[in-house]
Amino acid sequence: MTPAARRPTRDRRTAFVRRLLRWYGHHQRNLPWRRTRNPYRILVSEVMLQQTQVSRVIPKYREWMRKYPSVDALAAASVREVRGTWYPLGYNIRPVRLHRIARTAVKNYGGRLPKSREELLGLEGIGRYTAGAVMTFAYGVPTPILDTNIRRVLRRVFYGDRSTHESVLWRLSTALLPTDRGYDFNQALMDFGATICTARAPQCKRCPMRSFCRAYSEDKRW
DNA sequence: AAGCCGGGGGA
DNA sequence: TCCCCAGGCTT
Repeated sequence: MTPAARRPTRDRRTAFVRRLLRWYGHHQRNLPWRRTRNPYRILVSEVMLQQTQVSRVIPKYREWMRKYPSVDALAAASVREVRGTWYPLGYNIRPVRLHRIARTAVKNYGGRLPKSREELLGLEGIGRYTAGAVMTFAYGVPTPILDTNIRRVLRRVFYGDRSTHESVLWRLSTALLPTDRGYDFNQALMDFGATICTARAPQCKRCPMRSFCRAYSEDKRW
């Protein structure tokens, strides 16, 4: 096992968390779905955001909420109409599954979304990421998540941007998560990946992790 | 672990 | 053109 593949030291992890939360305090993005804890709204935003950029989701999220402001409203609509509203976000199975989830919620959960991670995972269209996001952002239960942004950030900072098994990154995401600030931490990780530790041309000059980032120390081109 | 599922925006 | 994007599901 190479040194870089070892579990990051505690010092490194705590420094990362502290600096990330401080950075987030000043640079967080202002996004519509951060102004609510309504599970339905959170779920819709997370499903829309699956493999889809924030900038494209924002206007569609607003339109969707005007048309389908609640689980009941969505369940009452036809699949055909719902699919039409979705266009052109892509991955068009997503609105169908969302619609099915709404009808299931009305039928089995009294119009509410399930509250446990396991139940959420049982719904088609909700995987490990989305279940964790709903738990953290809607129910306030700190739950680790791993998306494109977080995957890239953790890889670079702790493993020098080399290929890293998913299971390792999930464990790290779990180990880092501060239980008293789960919401901010998970949001911060994604903001950080989307604006500083970007896929192309990362903003290392403005990065608070630069002093201990493995990718930066191993390749100073950035 | 890999392939597939859309569609738009940026370099 | 190619790459990337707040993933999930099936093989």
